[in-house]
Amino acid sequence: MDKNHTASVLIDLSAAIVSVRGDQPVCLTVPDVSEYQTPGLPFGPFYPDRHRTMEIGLRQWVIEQTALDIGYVEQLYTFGDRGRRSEGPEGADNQNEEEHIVSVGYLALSKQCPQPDQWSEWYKHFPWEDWRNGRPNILNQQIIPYLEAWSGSDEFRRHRLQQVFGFPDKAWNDEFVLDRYELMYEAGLVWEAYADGRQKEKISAQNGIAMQLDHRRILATAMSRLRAKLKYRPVVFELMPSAFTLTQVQKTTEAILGAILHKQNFRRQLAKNELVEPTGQMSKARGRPAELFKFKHDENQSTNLPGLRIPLGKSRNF
Amino acid sequence: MDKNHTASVLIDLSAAIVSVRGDQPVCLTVPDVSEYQTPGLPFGPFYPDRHRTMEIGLRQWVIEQTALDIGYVEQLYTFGDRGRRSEGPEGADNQNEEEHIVSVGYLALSKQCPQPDQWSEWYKHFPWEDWRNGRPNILNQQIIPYLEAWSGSDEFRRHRLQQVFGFPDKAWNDEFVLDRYELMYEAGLVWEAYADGRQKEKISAQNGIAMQLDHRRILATAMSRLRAKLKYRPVVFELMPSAFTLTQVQKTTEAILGAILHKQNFRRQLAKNELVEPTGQMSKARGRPAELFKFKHDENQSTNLPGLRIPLGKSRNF
DNA sequence: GGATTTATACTCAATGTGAGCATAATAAAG
DNA sequence: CTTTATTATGCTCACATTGAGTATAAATCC
Repeated sequence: MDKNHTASVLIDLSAAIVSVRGDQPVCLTVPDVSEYQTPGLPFGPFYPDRHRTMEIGLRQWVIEQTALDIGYVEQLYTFGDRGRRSEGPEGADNQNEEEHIVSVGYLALSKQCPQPDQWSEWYKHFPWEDWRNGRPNILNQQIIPYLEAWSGSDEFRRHRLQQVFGFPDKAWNDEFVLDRYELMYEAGLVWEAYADGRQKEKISAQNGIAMQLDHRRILATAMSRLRAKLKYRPVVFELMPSAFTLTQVQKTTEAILGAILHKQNFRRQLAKNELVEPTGQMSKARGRPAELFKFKHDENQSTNLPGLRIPLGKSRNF
Repeated sequence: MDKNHTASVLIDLSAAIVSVRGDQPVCLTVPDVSEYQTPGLPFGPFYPDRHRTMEIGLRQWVIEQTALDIGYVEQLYTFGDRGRRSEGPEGADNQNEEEHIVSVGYLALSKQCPQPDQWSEWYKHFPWEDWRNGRPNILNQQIIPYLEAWSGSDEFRRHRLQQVFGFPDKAWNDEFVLDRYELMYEAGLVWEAYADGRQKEKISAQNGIAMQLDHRRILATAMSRLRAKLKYRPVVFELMPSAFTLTQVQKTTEAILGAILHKQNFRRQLAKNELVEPTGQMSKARGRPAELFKFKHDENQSTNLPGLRIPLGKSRNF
């Protein structure tokens, strides 16, 4: 059947497997293979014969290939336009018979991250997203000037610039990671735009480390989703060990949000929502020892729990 | 290649195309074909050769087949386990060569809904989700007693019952449409569970009108997503005509949420967020005439706008 | 022992929210 | 033409939440 032939595709499951190492959110990557030395997200094919659902299929190859214990898994988005890669200037189309691929992106959270060299820090790929030490320099020094030139007098472009980058007079919104990346892609400000043939010349500035195919876009989607979810579901605890101090929870939250939070108010929220309970033990470190807590609903699904409202503060406009 | 053969699938794009008729949210359905007379959602294949992205493909066949103007489109979820249908007791497997289908669900919003017979009211499929006239009788008379018996002394089941149905002593959460449907499915309380072979006997009670395959699940996903989105993005206006009264906005919101809102507080939110602006004209109906408004950001994307916080009230526990 | 570091308790003003009363402007009823 | 029903809109007020800070406690480092 001709119809069936043109409609048949392969399914790739790509995963942004996220963990936190120290005070840096990290993401599992696979070694670079192309001439451009860009890392990529782990992915594997979905075999509908073997696995009843895609999530089962995903968990299967993650266990097989990484031996990781991923608890929380969430589907992000399905991209049907990965064909981009064949439009790029990098050479001939290598796929036989123009086999199409649909990629389903997943977000997974892992408490541990062994083998440090395989985990890549979020903010090396997105340096403009980490505001913990104030407004990142790269914004004023590179990104914003370029984007302003790009938008020119185009009313729509200027409006988007204001919406997603908060330039010139709106607040920065930490959830717009994907929107910002896509705007930069459109403006030819990231390497992937060059690889996909959207712009002819390789950009001079290094706006974060690029990734293979649309993997940086998937990571951006994961970051957006995780930052948003953190605010209404207690997913942080999927990244915490079984016992932790309240400061550790806060540091992990801050790492993901890329922003500093008010300590006392953060703890007030944790207390009000009754998400943690004391273990009785104390941590030993520098300074006054902190009480060790554990997540109250560890046995249950963390889905549909009250969630932790994050005290974001008012003056987020630097 | 054997590997490629088992991994190759067909992509179906299924759409929950939602509109509001009077005070009822409705959803475009296609006539029933099976012996069970169950309606289904419109769907069509995705041809990766023809359409660059899946959203383009979706818009294409919606335009071709329904001549509808859908503005807002959002991807919901990708289901790889539609194969359920072949497990059912309804007879032999009809698909030649066991061709697998992955279905990508979409939510679309339409301002108009012509041809009334093709649009099906949400709450005929989900009668327990409409709380505008108080707690629906079907809950206490059928669903809850059955679910309580089903959970028995199983701690996990009782916990889920409390979480998603608020029984016995938690508040009803209007966003848990999908969770409630899935719980009822698992408990064998909806017709689809019978069709899929999860339970042997056809259920006696009619817990809402069933749909084909997993379409009611997709509709539940759409309802959950829309109810949630309404609270932080101004998507209601995708369902409103170009000029409207504030009461019309409220009635539409209430229809989707399945709950009654406090009038004055609802308007306070609209005013504060500056989402509407007066047209100068007045509506003529019974009672005092209301001012006609229009959406302030009609030309722009309604994505990433401040959004309208909905005054939900406190005593939502009947 | 004093400086440093971290934890935790408590306060307070500003804002947001739920709930309600009061009043205005129209059409329909008598 | 007055009353009544109906819808729209203005306003208040108590209460909860939040942002931002001060004060104090308990440990380590030197």
